[in-house]
Amino acid sequence: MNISAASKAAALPVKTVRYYADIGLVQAPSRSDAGYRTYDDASVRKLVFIRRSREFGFTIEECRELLGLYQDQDRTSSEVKRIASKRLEEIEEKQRELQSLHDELAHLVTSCRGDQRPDCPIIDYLG
Amino acid sequence: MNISAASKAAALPVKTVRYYADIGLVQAPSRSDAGYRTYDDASVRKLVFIRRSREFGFTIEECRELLGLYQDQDRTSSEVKRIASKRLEEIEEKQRELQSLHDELAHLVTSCRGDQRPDCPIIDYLG
DNA sequence: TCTTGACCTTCCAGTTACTGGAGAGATTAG
DNA sequence: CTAATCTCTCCAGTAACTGGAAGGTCAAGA
Repeated sequence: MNISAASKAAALPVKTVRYYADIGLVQAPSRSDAGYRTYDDASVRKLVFIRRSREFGFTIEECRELLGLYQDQDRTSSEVKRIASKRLEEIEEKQRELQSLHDELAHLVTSCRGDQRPDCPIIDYLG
Repeated sequence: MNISAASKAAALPVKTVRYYADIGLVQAPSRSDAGYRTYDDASVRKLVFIRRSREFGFTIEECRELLGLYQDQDRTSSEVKRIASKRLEEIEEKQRELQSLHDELAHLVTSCRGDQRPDCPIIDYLG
C-alpha cells in the first residue's frame, strides 16, 4: 500500500500520516525502491487507533502512551483507565467553562437590541 | 505607568501587553527617555477590554473588531451583536461536540474495570 | 559612590498538531 | 511517449502567546 491508500484506509490526510512517522508516533514505514513509503494492514490499524484517540481529544503524547498500551499484551486496564479518566475530567472542566461562558454571553446577546443605535450592553460589559 | 504597573492593572502578563502592541492590537505606547513603554488609564482600559473579550474566546482578530466598535461612537449595536452571536454559536457547537465525547468516553471509562488485567473496553473501542 | 536587585529592552526560539506549497523524481494510463 | 497523478523532501506558516538570553536603567541602601 502506498501512502495515499493507507491514508484513505485510515481516514487521515497523507500529510498527517507522514507527520506521525516523522515524530515517531508510529514506526517509520518501509520504503519501495523508489523511496515510497509502503504500509501494511497492521500500520493502518495503528493509524486508525491514533485517529480515534485524537478524536477523543487525547494529545499526541497521550496517543503515544495509549498506542503503547494497545500493543502491550501485559498492560493493565488500570493504566488505560487512568489516562481516559484524566481526559474525561478535562472534558468536564471544559464543559463547565463553556457553560458559564455560554450563559453570560447568551444573556448579553439577548439583551442587545441589535439595531442602528450605538448603545450596546455587550460593549458596556466588556469595557 | 511602566509596563508592569499597566500589566497588573489590566491583569495581563507583561509579555502579553507587549505582544498586543507588537501586533498592532493596541496602539504602540509612548516611550520614556530610556525607551521604557509608558501607559495611561485609557490604554489600560483597552487592555482590560481585550482581556475580557479574550476570556469569552473571541480571537485576536475579533478583538480587533470589537475594540474598533468600542472606540467608535457611531457604531451600531447590530454589528456588535453579529460578532457576539457568531461566538455564541461556536460555543454551542463546541458544547454539543463535548457532550457527545463526554457521553461516549464516560461510558467507556465506566465499563472499564481498571484492574491488573489487560482486557479493556477502552482499548477495544479505539483499536 | 558603589553596588545590588528589580525593572526594562530587543530578539530569537519553542509550544501544538498539523497544513500548504515549491521543486523535483516516479509511476501509470492511454 | 507523454500527460496526469503520485510521491518525495524541505521550508514556512498557523494562534496566541511564553521562555529565555544578553544587555541597558533605575532606585535604595551601605
